[in-house]
Amino acid sequence: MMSKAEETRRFIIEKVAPIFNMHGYEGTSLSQLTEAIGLTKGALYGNFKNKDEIALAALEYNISKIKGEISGRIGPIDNSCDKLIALAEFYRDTFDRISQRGGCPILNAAIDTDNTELPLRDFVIRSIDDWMRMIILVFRRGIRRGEIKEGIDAETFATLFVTFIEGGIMLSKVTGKRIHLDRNIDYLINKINAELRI
Amino acid sequence: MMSKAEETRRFIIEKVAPIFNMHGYEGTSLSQLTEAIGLTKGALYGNFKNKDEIALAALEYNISKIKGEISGRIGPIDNSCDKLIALAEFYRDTFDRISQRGGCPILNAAIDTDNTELPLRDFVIRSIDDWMRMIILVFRRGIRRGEIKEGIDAETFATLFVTFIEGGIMLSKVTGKRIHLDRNIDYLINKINAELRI
DNA sequence: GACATTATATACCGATTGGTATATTTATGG
DNA sequence: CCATAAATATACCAATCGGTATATAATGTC
Repeated sequence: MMSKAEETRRFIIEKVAPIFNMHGYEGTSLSQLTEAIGLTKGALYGNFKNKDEIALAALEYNISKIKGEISGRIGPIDNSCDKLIALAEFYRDTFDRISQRGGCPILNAAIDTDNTELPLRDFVIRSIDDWMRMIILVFRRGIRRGEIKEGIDAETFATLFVTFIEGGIMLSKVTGKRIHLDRNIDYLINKINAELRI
Repeated sequence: MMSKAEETRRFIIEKVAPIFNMHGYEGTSLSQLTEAIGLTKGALYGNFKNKDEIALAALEYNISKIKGEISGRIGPIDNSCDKLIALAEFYRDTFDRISQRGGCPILNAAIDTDNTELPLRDFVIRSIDDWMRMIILVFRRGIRRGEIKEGIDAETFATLFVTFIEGGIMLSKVTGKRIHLDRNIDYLINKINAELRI
C-alpha cells in the first residue's frame, strides 16, 4: 500500500510534469506549481527538497511514461524491422498528445538545460544515451537474426533515427504543421523497408 | 554615420545576443545583461522599450549573422548540388563556434518560445519558414537547370535538410559528441551526390 | 564655450522569486 | 477515543525580478 506521502508525491509529479515540460526549469515558478496542484508550498517542500528535485522528478516521470508506452507497443513485435517501424509510428500516433503536453520532454529538457549546470542535464544526457542504446540493440538483434542487412552500422542508424524523430517533432510543433514529422517518419519507414529489411 | 544611440544599441545587442541564446528568454535576467554590457539599466531602457524588444533584437542578430555567413559561402557557388553541400558543410565547420555561443539560435528559440505567446515566437516561425524556402528555391533551381533529378519533391527535401542539421546540432550539443552532427551531414551529402545529382 | 539635447547612472517601485520556520490540520497506531 | 506522528497551511524571509522617474553626465550645435 502507498503511504500518504508517496501518494501526494505522485499526485504532485503528475500535475507538475506537463508544466515543467511546457515552460522549462527557469520558466516554471513555484506559484505555478501550487496553483496547478491545489496545494501550498508546505506540501511541495514536505515532499521534495527543492525546485531541482521537483523538476527532476517531473522529467523522470515524463520520460518514463513515454518509455513505458513504447515498450508496450514494440515489445510484443517479433521482427526487428517491424519493431523499428512501430517505434517510428508511435511518434506519429502520439504527436498530438505529446504536443499538448508541451512536446518531447527529452528534446525540451535537452535545449533547456543545454547551457546550464543543472542536475537535470546529466539525466537528459543519460536518457538520450538510453534511447539510442535501445535502438542499437534492436538493430543489432535484427542483424544477428538475419532480419536486417549489414550495411549501415548500428550507431549511425540510431543517430539518424533519433534525429528524424526529434527534428520532426521540433519542426512540426513550432510551425504547427504535422507534415514535417510525417515526412520524416515516412522517409524513415521507407528506408527501413527498402534498404534494411531482408 | 552611426549616431551614439545606434552605436550603443548595436553594442548592447552584440553583447547580450549569446546570453539570450544560452539561457533563453525567461532564463535571462536584466542583471545578467547589465553585467555583460558593463552599463546600467538606464542604458538598456534608453535604447529598448522592454525585455521583449531586447530579446527580439538579440534573436534577429543571432539569426541574421548566421544567414549572412551562409550567403557569403554558398552565394558564389554555381552548381545547385554544390550549393546544398556547402550549406551542410557550413554547419560542420561552424559547429564549435555556434556551440560556444549556445547552439543554433533558431532551434533554441523554437523550443524556448514553443509554449508561450511571446512576440519572439512569430519571429522564430518566420525564420524557419525563410530558411526552408531558401532551400526549396535552391532545389527547384537545380531541377530547372538540370542539376538535380526530379524524384523527391522540394518541400520534402527541405524538411529532411533542416531536420538533419537541427537534429544533429541538438544531439551533438547536448551529448558533447560531434559525431552525431557529422554522421548526419555525411549522410546528407552522400544522399545529394548519390541520389540527386545528375 | 555656453546651451540645449541626448544618453547613461542612480535610486527607487511593487511584485514575485525560491525557500524556511512554525502553526495547524489530518492521518495512524494503540 | 486518545495520543503521537506525519502532512499540509500560514506567515514570513531576503533577494531578485522587470520596470520607471529622476538626476547626472556626455554629446552635439551654434
